[in-house]
Amino acid sequence: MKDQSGKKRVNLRDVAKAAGVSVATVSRVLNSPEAVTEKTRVRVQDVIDQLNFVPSAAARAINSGRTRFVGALVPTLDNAIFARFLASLERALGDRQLSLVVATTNSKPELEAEKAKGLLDIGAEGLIISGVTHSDEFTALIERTRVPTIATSYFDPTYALPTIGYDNAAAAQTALRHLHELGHRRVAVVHGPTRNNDRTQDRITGLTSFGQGMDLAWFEAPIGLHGGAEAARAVFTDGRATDAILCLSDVLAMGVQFGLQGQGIKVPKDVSLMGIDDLPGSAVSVPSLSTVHLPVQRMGEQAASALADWVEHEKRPENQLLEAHLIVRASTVPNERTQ
Amino acid sequence: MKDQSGKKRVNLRDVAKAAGVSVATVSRVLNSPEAVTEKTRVRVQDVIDQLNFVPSAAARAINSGRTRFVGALVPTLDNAIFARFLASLERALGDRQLSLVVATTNSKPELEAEKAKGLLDIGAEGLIISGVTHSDEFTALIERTRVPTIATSYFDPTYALPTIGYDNAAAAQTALRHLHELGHRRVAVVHGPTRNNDRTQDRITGLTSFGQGMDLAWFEAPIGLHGGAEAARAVFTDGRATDAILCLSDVLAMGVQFGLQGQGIKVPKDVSLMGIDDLPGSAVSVPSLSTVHLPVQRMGEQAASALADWVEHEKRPENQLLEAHLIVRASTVPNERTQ
DNA sequence: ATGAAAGCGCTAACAA
DNA sequence: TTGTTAGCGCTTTCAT
Repeated sequence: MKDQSGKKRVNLRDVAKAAGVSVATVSRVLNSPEAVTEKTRVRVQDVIDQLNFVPSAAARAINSGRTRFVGALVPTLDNAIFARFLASLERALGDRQLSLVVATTNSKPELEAEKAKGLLDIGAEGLIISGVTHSDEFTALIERTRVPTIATSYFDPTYALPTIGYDNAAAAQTALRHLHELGHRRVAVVHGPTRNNDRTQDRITGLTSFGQGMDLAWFEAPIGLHGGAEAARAVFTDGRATDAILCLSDVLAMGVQFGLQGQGIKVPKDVSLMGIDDLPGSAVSVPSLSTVHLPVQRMGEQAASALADWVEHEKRPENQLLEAHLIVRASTVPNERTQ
Repeated sequence: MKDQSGKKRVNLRDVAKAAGVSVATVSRVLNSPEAVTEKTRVRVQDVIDQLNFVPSAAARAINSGRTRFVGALVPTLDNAIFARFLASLERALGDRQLSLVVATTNSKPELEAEKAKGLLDIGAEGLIISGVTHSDEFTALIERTRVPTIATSYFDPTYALPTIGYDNAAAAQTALRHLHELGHRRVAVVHGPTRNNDRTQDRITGLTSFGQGMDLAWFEAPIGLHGGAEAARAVFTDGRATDAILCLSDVLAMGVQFGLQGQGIKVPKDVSLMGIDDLPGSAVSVPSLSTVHLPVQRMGEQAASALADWVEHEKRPENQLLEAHLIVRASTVPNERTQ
């Protein structure tokens, strides 16, 4: 005996009827079982199982005002760093019975605003976004709807929304300091597009204000192995001497590594190379990549629990600064000239 | 002015009142504008814009039975091949006004069943899954609920559910044939876990039945650069001669490449290397990776439109075989011994 | 072309 | 503890 084929979905009333109780009682065993006698609770639960009853989320939402899902707006899924963040976020939200709807923005503010509106229209109870630079339209939307929204990958206690992330400028400086300590002075910095990307901008600012007599040259490239490989070529075609290459993301660094290999330039013998992110693959590449670890996994967990609290208990979360730390591997060595 | 701050969301009744019409009329301008006089339609629409009214998705769902979202169950987000698929899927679904809820299963059938149930409970109108091997519980769930479900990354017209994907066995054979034609006979095959992964199993079967006097040795490794690097070590520690290494996924191949570099073994001079997937990075690695292109982007588009049609017009889609094709790059060269 | 009114499946007062 | 009942915001007959 399965359930009635051909007929429509079982509802509360069906269960109530079959169990010989009122709909309210059924609703109770669902939402506050402690308010129901052990005896009836068991009986009703039996019927529920029997009939394979599943409460309609829509009907629930319409009454409780809760849809139990939140949206995440990320620039892309094509960068492993976001994929890792989302995986962790999804897991942590799931623990709190929240679903995750993912939307990608391609780092386009208009697209972000549009997708955010779409998410809100379909009932997202909260939003996770990247960084603090957004279109006016988007900002107005968040302000107007007052939807719980957390900005990630960025830390800025002065921002209008709570931020949970790391200090991008400091992370970049950590990397540069490492190179400085190794005696490198002439550093090529390879970074992704700065337009609409405050994380990258911040890292650049951090580098610029580092001082210490560093001689920096800048190269912008599209994020991805390909972009990195191109950049590697650019670095060594303008004929300038370079002690080290600092990539503002690990994918870029791996791309640069490939680009250098293609030119017969050896890392770390001819040039030191480092990244920022610490992707799983970075430890495996040859040579293994020195980098700055960005705690995206923890960021996912923290953002999930903060957003859940906000959504459920109206508890606006505190800003959270997550520590990024240096990871020294094989791609960076002391500068021989300065030994 | 903006909308009323402090008060709750604007609803149909508010609009009706403000426009001096009935709620039915407002509903009409929303859902069948042609059934309303130009004049009233304009007036109502004005009020809607003015009040910034957005129909409640939940209330809509409760009436129409449509939630306008579907779920995708993927093994992981950590493999770029799935991230690419999802990105394409999300885009294509968005074009059809459908949202995407992503759930990861870690290739665990129990988790898949659990998450699928969760998705259905919250109202998913359709499901995208990977492969055709699933737990009985999952299968029963799909059968019972009759929820439109499409299996991807796999092609099998005999399967109970429509499949949209490629022929994994053939793809693997395409790769092996390429190696064979280059004169390689002793081939080490590096693959991911076969447990609960029919795509991998199929590829292995394809290889096994290839014949042609190929001498195959098998190495299982966890998917990822790290797994590949480990496998590279294993391949050359058992002292057996190897002409080429065939990896059943590109990440594994790149990992192997790193592993070989670590051992001072040169690709393609000492050994040819090839993958399957064709990730964006595969063209950039040094040497660039010969592989078999898997059309995941098109798969995302096709799956999206097929699922949308099924969900909206009850049109069960046909099975679709997408072509995988060989991409020859620098990592494979003729076997010198057999020249 | 428009409106009145009956639900959709559920939750939450309020009563008993 | 349990039941009755009034909505939630919308769609959809059925009248007019």
